[in-house]
Amino acid sequence: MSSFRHIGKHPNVLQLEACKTLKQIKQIHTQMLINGLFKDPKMLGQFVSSIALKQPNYIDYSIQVLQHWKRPSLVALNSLMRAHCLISEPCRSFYFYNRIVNSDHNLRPDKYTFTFLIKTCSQLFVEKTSLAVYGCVLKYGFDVDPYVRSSLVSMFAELGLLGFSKKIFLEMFEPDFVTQTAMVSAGAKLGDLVFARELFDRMPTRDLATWNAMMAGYAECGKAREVFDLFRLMQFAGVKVNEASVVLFLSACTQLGALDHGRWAHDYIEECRLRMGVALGSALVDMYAKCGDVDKAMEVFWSLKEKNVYTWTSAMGGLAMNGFGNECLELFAHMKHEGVEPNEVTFVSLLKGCSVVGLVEEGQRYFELMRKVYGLQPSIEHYGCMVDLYSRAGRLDEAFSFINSMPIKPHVDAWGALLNACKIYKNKELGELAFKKIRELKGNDHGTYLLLSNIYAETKNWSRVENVRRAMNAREVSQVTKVRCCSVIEVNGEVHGFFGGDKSHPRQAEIEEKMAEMSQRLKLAGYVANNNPVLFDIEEEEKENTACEHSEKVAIAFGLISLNEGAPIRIVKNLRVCSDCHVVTKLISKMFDREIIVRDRNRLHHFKDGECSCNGCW
DNA sequence: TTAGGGTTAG
Repeated sequence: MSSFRHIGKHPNVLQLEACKTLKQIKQIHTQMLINGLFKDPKMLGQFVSSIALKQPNYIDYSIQVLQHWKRPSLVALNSLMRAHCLISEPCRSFYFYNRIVNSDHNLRPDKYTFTFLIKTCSQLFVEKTSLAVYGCVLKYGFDVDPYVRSSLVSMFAELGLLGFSKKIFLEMFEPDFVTQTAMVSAGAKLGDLVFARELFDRMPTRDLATWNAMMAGYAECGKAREVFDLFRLMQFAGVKVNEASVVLFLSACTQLGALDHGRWAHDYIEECRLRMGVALGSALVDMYAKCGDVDKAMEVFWSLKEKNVYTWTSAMGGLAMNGFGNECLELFAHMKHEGVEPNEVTFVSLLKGCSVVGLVEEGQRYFELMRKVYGLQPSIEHYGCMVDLYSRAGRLDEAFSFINSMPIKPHVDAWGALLNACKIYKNKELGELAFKKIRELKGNDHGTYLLLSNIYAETKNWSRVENVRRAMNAREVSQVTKVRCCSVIEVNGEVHGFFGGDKSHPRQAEIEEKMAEMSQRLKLAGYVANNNPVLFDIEEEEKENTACEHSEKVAIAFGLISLNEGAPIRIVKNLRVCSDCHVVTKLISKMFDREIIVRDRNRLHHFKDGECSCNGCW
């Protein structure tokens, strides 16, 4: 008998945990009833918590069982709260919390109750309730429990309340490494990377989750190089990486357009036989697509055994970014056929797909579909896509009336899309209006002034160009909001960044020599640099050195001198490609017989044989 | 018999 107690769980409970179907669970339940096991009230608690823990998808059955039980135990109710967090139905866990606090048999919430209740609040993203729960924690005195504190640190991080997380953490006497990891994650994700890194460096014990938390913070804040460094350090420290680490490594590759690093990660996944789950698969598809290798992205996509809405949306977004709008729409049809439910993000990708190939009517249809058929409320992002759709297609009046009919206040990007289109389609009146609206929303933004100036220049309205220029100088616009242009290129597994006007690269002399050759050959080909001093572009005011100054041109020159003959040049740029660079890159692709792939803020441009895949509309 | 930290798409 004593040995039986040591085994812990009753054999029927063990059987219960191994069940695959509801039918099997019911059979075991019946057997337990026949065996009279439920005469012991603890056994009913064990039944409920076992299902909650091991079979959360069949939680409703254990709730049915619970209904016949007048006095459920605290453990059973706690377990049910946990189960509902597990199956992402956190709302229902409040019901069990209420049963505990309003019970007629003197139940009192314990530290377990609060960890589950805190988890519930994290999932529901409810600030007021979370603060109320924190109040209850203090009232019941569970703020001394390390598990409860640890959960609170995470909950406040989830809500974006870093101050609360820090306060709770710093008040702890000796936080253990799990709580420290939660704090590293909170600090890093909410932008306090210095605090997070200091804590990370000071930690006497770290495990895989700690490393991943720090890397996730860097990835979230766009610090891709730091992700690479940490990944290397991690391997150097002998920590075995897992799927999450590689997902983060891949997201860094995607940010930088570092295809070689990404390919290495792909080989590494296969070598280490990491499980290709939905997160890893989606990250891989996203990486290949955003690095400009759509064929490989789709090859990986179709080879994946597990796909979810993230995977499909990544592939659709990748196709759209690379200009394959029709293929994006086809993939959406395929996804529906597979029974995968689209979400808001899927529709962003879909509308972008319509936009890149000018499918205005289809876009309108999908925009309606998302509301009427899928019950999804369009966000500012979808409205922005619609404005972009009309604008790119040259239907500026429709874009304008669409903005005016929006039920939510149009944001800067919506007006920005219209302003950009006004430049392409040389519409001065609407351009002025869009400019005015952007100024109201954003203040004196450098790029916006440049676009307006360009619209005047395109319509040969030189006096107005001068006015804009004067206004810019008077208001010191360029000093405040000018974003420094940067282009990144990966060569032999090393990532090189070039800033506009920066001449600090160790191979600067060779780069300049190649750029001189580029200029020479461009001239011979009949290209005249766009030296019009009044025509600005998005990144530089000074046009004298247009053909040489912009960062992507420097990156292209570097690519030409350092990559193998015939290897494609892949560049990622933080701003949009200006029209002059676009012309130059087309010519270079032909003259040097090189495929050049440039990812700008908006999309990918595949330059080959003097043509670009965007067909001049971006 | 129930606890806390780390992963993907805009």
